[in-house]
Order: sequence, then C-alpha cells, then structure tokens
Amino acid sequence: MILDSPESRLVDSTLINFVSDMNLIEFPQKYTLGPKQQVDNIPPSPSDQTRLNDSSWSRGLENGVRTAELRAEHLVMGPSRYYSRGAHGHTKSKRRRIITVVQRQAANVRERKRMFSLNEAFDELRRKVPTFAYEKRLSRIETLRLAIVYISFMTDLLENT
DNA sequence: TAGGCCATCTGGTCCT
DNA sequence: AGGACCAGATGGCCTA
Repeated sequence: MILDSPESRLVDSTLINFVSDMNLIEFPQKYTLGPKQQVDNIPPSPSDQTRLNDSSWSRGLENGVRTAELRAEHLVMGPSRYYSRGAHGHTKSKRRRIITVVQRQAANVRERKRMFSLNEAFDELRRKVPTFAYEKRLSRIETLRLAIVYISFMTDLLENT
C-alpha cells in the first residue's frame, strides 16, 4: 500500500499497527516464495482463452480430466448422454434432466469461467486489504475475514475522527 | 504424513 | 430449455 499525502501517511502507519496487532493473520516464519509460484509459470492452455491468467489451469485441467474419466464409468449411460442419479442415487428423482456430453462440457466451461471471475474478485479484494509485502498470499477465507476486520476498523476510525 | 487450500467436475435447484 | 448458482466429491500441491 503506497500512500503519499501526510494524511495518508498517518493512515498508513495506523494501518501498519492495525495489521501488526491483528490476531487474525498468523504470519509465516519464512517469507520465501513457495514452489507454488513455479507452478504458476506453466503456460496456459492455448485452446481456452478464458484461462490466460489462471495459475493452476494446467494441473487442474489434468486433474479434472482424470476425475471425469473416473466418474464417466458411473455416470455415462451411453456414448453421448449423461443421466442424473437423483439426490441420493437410488431415490426417485422429481425431474431427471438428461443432457448430452456436449452440454455437460459446455456447463463445465461455464463453471470454470464463473469460478475464474470469482477468483478475480478475490484477487481484487486481496489488493484492497492491508498486508505486509513479504507476507504469503492470503487464502480466500483469510481474505474475507481480513476484509471484515478491516472494514470494521475503518468504520471505527471514521466515527472517532 | 496429515491437513489446508485450491481447481475442477458434477448434479440439483432456481430463475429467466 | 438452458444458464447461473451452489454444494459435495475428488485429487493434486504445499507446508508444518
């Protein structure tokens, strides 16, 4: 967080104390980049333009493909259609929605895009909450909790000035 | 090695 | 009918 004006510097030092005092975040003993950053250098799949900035696209895709292969034996009742198993597998389902493999794949792509936009929002939120530069990347739950505390802190600050 | 975190797939439900 | 949203399941990666 870079702030230039005197007021901003005051707020900035306050924020540093705020972050230091917080018990919410457990600061790591080591501040080195983990091997996960190496994974981030894996080139994106050229076939999917929506995943250009997704760090774990490659391994996730491989994982997903394997998962899909494992489940295909149970879920695919034919060469090109998926059948719903119902809420508990054996109970009678209200509506059985039959979709084609193409529809299932399209739904998977939509879901990936949806999760990607969700993660973009998390990244934006990470940039808004104060952390030390050398701190490890906040997890999603840590980001949410820190944002809650940060908003409460700033609200109190405004009310008391 | 266990646990945390994450990406993805999947099917159910809701909404347009 | 089809898309959005959600939660459960699964497996990989990383760290203590």
